[in-house]
Amino acid sequence: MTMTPTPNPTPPPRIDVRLSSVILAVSGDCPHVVCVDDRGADALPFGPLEATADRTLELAVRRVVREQTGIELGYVEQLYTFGDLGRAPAPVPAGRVISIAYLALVREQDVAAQQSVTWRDCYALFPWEDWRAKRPDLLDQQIEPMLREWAGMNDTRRERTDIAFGLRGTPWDDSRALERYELLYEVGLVAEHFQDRQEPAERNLGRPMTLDHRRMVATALGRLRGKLAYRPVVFELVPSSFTLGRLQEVVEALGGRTLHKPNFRRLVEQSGLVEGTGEFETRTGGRPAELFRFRREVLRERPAPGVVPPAGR
Amino acid sequence: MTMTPTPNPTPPPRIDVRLSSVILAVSGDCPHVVCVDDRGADALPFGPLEATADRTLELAVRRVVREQTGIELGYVEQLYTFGDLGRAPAPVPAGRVISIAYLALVREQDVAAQQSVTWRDCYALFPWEDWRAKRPDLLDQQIEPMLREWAGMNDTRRERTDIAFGLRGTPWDDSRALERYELLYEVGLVAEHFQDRQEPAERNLGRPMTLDHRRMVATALGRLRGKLAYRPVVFELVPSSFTLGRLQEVVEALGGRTLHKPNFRRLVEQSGLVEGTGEFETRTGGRPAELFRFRREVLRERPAPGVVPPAGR
DNA sequence: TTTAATTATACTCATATAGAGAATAAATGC
DNA sequence: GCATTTATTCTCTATATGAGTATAATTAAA
Repeated sequence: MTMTPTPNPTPPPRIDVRLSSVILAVSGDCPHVVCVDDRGADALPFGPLEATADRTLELAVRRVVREQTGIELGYVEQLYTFGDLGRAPAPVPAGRVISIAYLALVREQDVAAQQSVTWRDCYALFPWEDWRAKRPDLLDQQIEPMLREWAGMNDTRRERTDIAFGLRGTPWDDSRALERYELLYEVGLVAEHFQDRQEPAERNLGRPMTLDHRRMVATALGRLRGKLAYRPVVFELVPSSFTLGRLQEVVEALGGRTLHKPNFRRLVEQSGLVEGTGEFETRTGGRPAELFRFRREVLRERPAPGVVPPAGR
Repeated sequence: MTMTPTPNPTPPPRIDVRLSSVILAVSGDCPHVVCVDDRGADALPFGPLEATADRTLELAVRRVVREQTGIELGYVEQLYTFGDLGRAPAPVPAGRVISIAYLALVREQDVAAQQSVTWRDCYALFPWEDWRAKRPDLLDQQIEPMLREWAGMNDTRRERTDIAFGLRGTPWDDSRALERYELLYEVGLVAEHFQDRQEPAERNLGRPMTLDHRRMVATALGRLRGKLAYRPVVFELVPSSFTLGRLQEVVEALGGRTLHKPNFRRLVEQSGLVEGTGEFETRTGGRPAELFRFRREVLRERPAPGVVPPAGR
């Protein structure tokens, strides 16, 4: 409480540490992410890390999210720590912002409707990531031509664009969502490229967010897609009892790709991930589907229980 | 330069942000990690993050490592951000320390001998992780009995110990190195458990390090082991030209497991990861081995080019 | 100079997994 | 009762994996 002069003649520029969360749920057939309002723009829930308040970072994240949105998180994992300079428009806070980003998975139905939070469709943010209906048109029409122009004859750039966007014979890899977003940022196809330079947005693919928040969502999406293959994370997104059809729909929503139904069933059943409950769901139309539950014991049985086959070698 | 009174009546406790690096190489048949001396104890190279000095965190890491050890890093990836309270002995800096940890892979022969750095054998740190010769005795003799006692009839604890250490029929999973170290810390089998409580170490498995640095190495080892299956990271650890025997030796060193030689060869060759150079190495004893090089183009051909088969489902 | 030891490389075979499609089952709406 | 819808089961093929065995090209020893 005393007003002391700083002992330090040149107080160093501040480093702000904040916690940001990508809170994901699948409702219907779309993955959604929680956004809060930041002066009219979409932002992820975030708050400052306090020096002594929480024993672990994860507890701090839970508190920040609870306080800002009222949501009580279940599954939480650390995603990545961002701290580049120049990823914020000019009236930057003096010094540097470090954002420790977390991924949280929730069941949308479990989350009570909250004050001032919006669920935003992930594929509104990244329309080029949803291949379920078909390969998105904007890849051929807008993205590829620009990428090719940008890469030119530069081998490093060509390799990057080929691998990220599956060009020239390279297969499309779901889990490279971050690489794709970063490339679009560099090339100048997303609004944040211009925001950060305080220029009017010439091109504007997908719905933008404040600062580097869309980058964090891209990180989350890529990480989650990769993880589906070797950890039973989908079960964090469905109720305790579900049909295999629903499980598949959720996996497809996350992966942005459709799967062969009989093969999905075979994989999930024979991997020991689920067991039938003997109960059935009577939905409109069609044969009733059996309800299944997640078998936690599978964790003891197999080292890498996933719900999609690992990407081909 | 002016001495101004702090505008803030209660200056908040500080948060220190530092960058730590797990620098890994394989020499002979052992993975080694770079340590610096911290008052007689082993520490990872680390330094403070400066607010405005480096554009990206990765550049900051490279600078910190260069300044502290003289090593010029090649492959670098962000590992994890640590910030728990109470993972440091009592004269803690007022407030909180956030460590952003990075994993760097180097070819030991490329690294000029540096002032005051020590290469430490990873399996001196984690003797329970090396299964190459045989399942380590200390698992049966010391670890399992203590874990069983600690878990007792508690289902959550039993599940954790079973999965981490492959107990009661669960298979041993290489990549759970962090979970194992964390469990040993909780149970009180490693020296850091006692250091952090300022008690004399009753039990002391493996070589300890300062603060939570051994935890960071465990994180690195686990992450790297997992990554071998789907990214061609081993090639960061061998010279540009190598025999398949050497490649296998490096993979085995990292994984802590031996592999079937003909199968390893088949996997690596048919995955398109390498191509023969037509040159041969004449080593002492045995038939001369062909020298191979890494085929960078493989990145364009397959989504997940790894050097060990993914863990069974 | 054969012989043994050593390391590299090639081949074999059973089994598991993945991808794709066809066939059957159990409901609903007309 | 019949078309429609969704669930579930089956089949077939190609490829990947795990575990052996056999052969090749060296060096060191007898």
